[in-house]
Amino acid sequence: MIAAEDRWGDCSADVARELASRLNASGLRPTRQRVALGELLFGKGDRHVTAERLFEEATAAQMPVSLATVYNTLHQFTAAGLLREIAVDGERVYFDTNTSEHHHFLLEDDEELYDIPGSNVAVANLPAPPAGLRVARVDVIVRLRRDQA
Amino acid sequence: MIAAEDRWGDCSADVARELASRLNASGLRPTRQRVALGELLFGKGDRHVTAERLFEEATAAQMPVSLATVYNTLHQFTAAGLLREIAVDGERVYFDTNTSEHHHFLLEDDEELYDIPGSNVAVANLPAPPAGLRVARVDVIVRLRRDQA
DNA sequence: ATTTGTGCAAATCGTTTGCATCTGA
DNA sequence: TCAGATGCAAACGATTTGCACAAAT
Repeated sequence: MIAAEDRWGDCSADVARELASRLNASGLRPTRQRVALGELLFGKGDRHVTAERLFEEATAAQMPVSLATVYNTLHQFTAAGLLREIAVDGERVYFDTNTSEHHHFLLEDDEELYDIPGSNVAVANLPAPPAGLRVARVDVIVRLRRDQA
Repeated sequence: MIAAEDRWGDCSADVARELASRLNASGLRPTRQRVALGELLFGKGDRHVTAERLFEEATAAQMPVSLATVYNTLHQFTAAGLLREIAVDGERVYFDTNTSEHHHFLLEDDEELYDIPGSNVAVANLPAPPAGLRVARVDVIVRLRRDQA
């Protein structure tokens, strides 16, 4: 169900190569900042980042990028199918490096998102959409709270 | 599954009475603006409103309320269990007058929310939450797009 | 009389945009 | 070369906040 070939490995050379070809395919030049951000995003497994956090990471990693470019890049990557956008609350938007069909745990206390493991979660008894409409996507967010005990 | 007695009827006298008692129960004074907003919200079946839209409605209906009060009221009602908050995209927050367990269709084209009818929609194969955490709520949003045909 | 709520306008926060400057093919 | 990218700072839209005034109990 989850396409393994759709993810990024751990080898950063592979990451860079794959990224460059994906960017080219979308008509996006593999510029310094796009490649740098791509490495942060895809360099170490699945991630859920906000623009602000990615910006901090880039800055900390001596990759000078402007916040505007981080936003641009995240949106361009999303349009290119490299990222998936997730709105969890009215505040911030998360970008998920795992673009395959899957759902999320939201840790309400620290506003952190996690993929739901063993991704065979399914939505049952979904009525057919009204005429003229098709299902674009189904988002399931399981909100978790600390056990008060 | 859906508790019918948990909703508001059509009779505005009942609505007002019920609202007043619910407000009292939450330690909220039934002020002019809270009652007025409550009537708009609960007067005609289940609704999904944004603060901005409710503000416009109140203004149009000759109920002078400030936007700040609309926000305050929506949050207080939510805390009192009269409303449920739904974040659908990173932009706006919707408040749902139906507080029972149910899920939503999101019409992406016009950013409108609808309850999924025949609400026996269920999420299957959900793994147990990590230790120390409990499921606070499960949100399912089915994104619908116009059929391109 | 005291407490609680309201309204306004200014402040905040995440995000976007305009525009001059740079850069990669 | 020159379309396309970047960076900065100003603009934005939704939401919140501070504080003086008004209304409920």
